Amino acid sequence: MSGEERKDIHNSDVPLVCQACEVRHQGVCGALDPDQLLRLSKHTTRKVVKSGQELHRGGEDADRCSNIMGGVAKLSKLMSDGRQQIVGLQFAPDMVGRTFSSASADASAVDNELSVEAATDVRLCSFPRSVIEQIMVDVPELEHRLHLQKLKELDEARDWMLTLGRKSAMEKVASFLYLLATHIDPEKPLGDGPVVIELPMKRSDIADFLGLTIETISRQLTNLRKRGLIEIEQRRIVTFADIERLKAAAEQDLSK
Amino acid sequence: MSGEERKDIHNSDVPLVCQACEVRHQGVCGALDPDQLLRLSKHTTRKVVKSGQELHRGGEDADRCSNIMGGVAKLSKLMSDGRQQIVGLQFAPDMVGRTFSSASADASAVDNELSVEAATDVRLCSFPRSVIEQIMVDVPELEHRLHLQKLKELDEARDWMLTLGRKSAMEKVASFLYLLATHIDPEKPLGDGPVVIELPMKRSDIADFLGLTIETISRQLTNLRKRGLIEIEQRRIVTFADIERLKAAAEQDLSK
DNA sequence: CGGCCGGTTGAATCTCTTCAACGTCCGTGG
DNA sequence: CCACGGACGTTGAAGAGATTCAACCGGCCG
Repeated sequence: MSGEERKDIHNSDVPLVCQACEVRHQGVCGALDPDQLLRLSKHTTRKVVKSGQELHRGGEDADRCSNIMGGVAKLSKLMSDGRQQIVGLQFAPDMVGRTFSSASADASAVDNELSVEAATDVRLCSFPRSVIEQIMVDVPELEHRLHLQKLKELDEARDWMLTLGRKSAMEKVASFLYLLATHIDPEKPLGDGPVVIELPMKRSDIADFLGLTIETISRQLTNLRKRGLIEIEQRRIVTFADIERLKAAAEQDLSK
Repeated sequence: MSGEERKDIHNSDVPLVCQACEVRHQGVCGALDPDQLLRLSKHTTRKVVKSGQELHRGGEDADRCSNIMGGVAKLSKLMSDGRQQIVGLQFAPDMVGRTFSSASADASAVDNELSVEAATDVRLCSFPRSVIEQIMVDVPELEHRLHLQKLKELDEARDWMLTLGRKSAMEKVASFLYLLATHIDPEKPLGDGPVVIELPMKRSDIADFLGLTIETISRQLTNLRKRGLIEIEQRRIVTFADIERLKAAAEQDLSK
C-alpha cells in the first residue's frame, strides 16, 4: 500500500492557514490528512468575535460551524419570560455548531433553542456545516472525533446537573472557579502552586451559569475571600493559594 | 455491484432473537445488516433487571452495553456525603453503557462516576462493549447512530439544566410530568385528549431528578391537583385533562 | 461633569428545606 | 385472622438559605 507514502508526499501541502494553527492536532482537524485539510480550508474563514456577540449570527451566517482557537464561548438557553441558563462553556479546541441539525428537527420535548455567544473575545476558524458533514461521510475518523467531543460535553453537562441540583451557593461558586482553573489553560498541568485565573465573564453570566443571582455570586465570592480560599484583584483576577482546598469547597459546604 | 443482492439473500438470516425484537429498527441495531446482526447477536443475552437493581453490576458484568427494550433506567451521580442527582432517564430504544470509556480515562474535572439503575423493571438486550466497538470500526453508520443518540441526550441534559437552574418547584414538577408524558410511550402521538401515565419511580427518585426534597414533590403534586391540572390515583397513576396546560405550568409559575 | 454599567452590601421577604408526626399499603408471623 | 413492622407518602410548623429591593461605590465614555 502506498497510502503512507502518499501522505508523506502531500505533507508539504498542508494549507498555510492550518500550518499556523495552534490547535490543529488537538481539535477535530487532527483526524484529517493534508488533502482533506485542503478541502476544508477552502471554505474556511478565520475571525474574531467580540465578547458579547453571538458566534453565528442569524441569516447568512447560520448553518456554520467553528473551531474555537482561543477564548471562551457560552451556550445558553432562554425562557420566554427572560430567565436564562448557561448550559455549557466551550474552550479551545472545541468545535461549536449544530452538526446533523441535532434536536431542531426532533419533535420531542426539546424546545428551547440554544444560543452560542462569545464570553470573552473568541478566535474562530469557521466553515459551512455542509462541508464538514460531507467530509465526515468520507472520513469516519472525523465523526469519531466529534463523537468523542460530544461524549465529553455530555459528561460535563451531567456533572454540572449535579452542581445545579444539589449544591449550595458556596459550593456552586467554588465549583465554577474550579472548573475554570481546570479548563481555561488546558496546557498547564496544574501543579500544586498558586493558580491565577481571569474570570472570563461578568457576574450576571456567572449567575446564569450557576442558577443563582448576581448578588449571591458577589456574596459568595467575598465569603470565599474572607475564608482565605481566594484572593480577588480588579474584580476579575482570582488567585487560589491551594487548589485542593477549592476543590474541597466545591464538594462540601464549609459553613456546616 | 452485488451488494444489494447479497443483502437480500441473507435477509432470512436475521437472527431469531433480532427478528422478534420490537425495537430492532429504531435503536442502533437499525444500522446493521443481517451479517452484522448475527455477529452481534452471538454475544447477546436478553434479561430483565428488577426495579432498583443496577443495570451493569460490577465485576464480570462491567464493560457491557445494553439496548433498552422496555422500562425506564435512571442515570445518577452520587456525592461523597450522600447527596444524589439523577442526570437522565433512558427509555427504549436507547443504548446504555460507556462506549469508548468516555470520561473515565479523562483526567479533567469530571470525577463523579455515573451509575445506571433500573427505575422500573427493565428489559435489556446486553452485549460486551468490545464487540459493539469493534463493529463500529467496520460500520461507520453504527457509530453515526450512536452519535445521534448522544446528541439527543446532550440536548435533553441541557434542557434539564434549565429546569434545574432556573425553574421553581412547581415548574420543575410540571416539567417532570410533561417529560414523562412525552417519553414513556414513544408510540402514541399525544393527541389532545386526556393523558394517563404511571409514574415510573418513587418520590425520592423524583426528588433526586428535580433537585428537590420528597416533601416538596409531594406538596407540589397536591398543589397541581388542587389547581385542577392533574388527578392522582393510587399515588402513581397521574391523569392530565389537558397536556397543554401542563406544558404551560412547566414554563411559568402559576402562583405568580 | 453626568450617566451608565458592573459590582458590592444591607434589610426584608419568600421559597424550599428540615424536622416531626401521622397515614396508608403490604407482607410477615404470631 | 389480625397485630406488627417497615417502606412509602402526606401534611404541618419552624428554620435556613437564597432572592428581592434598594442604596451605594467605582470606573469608563460621551
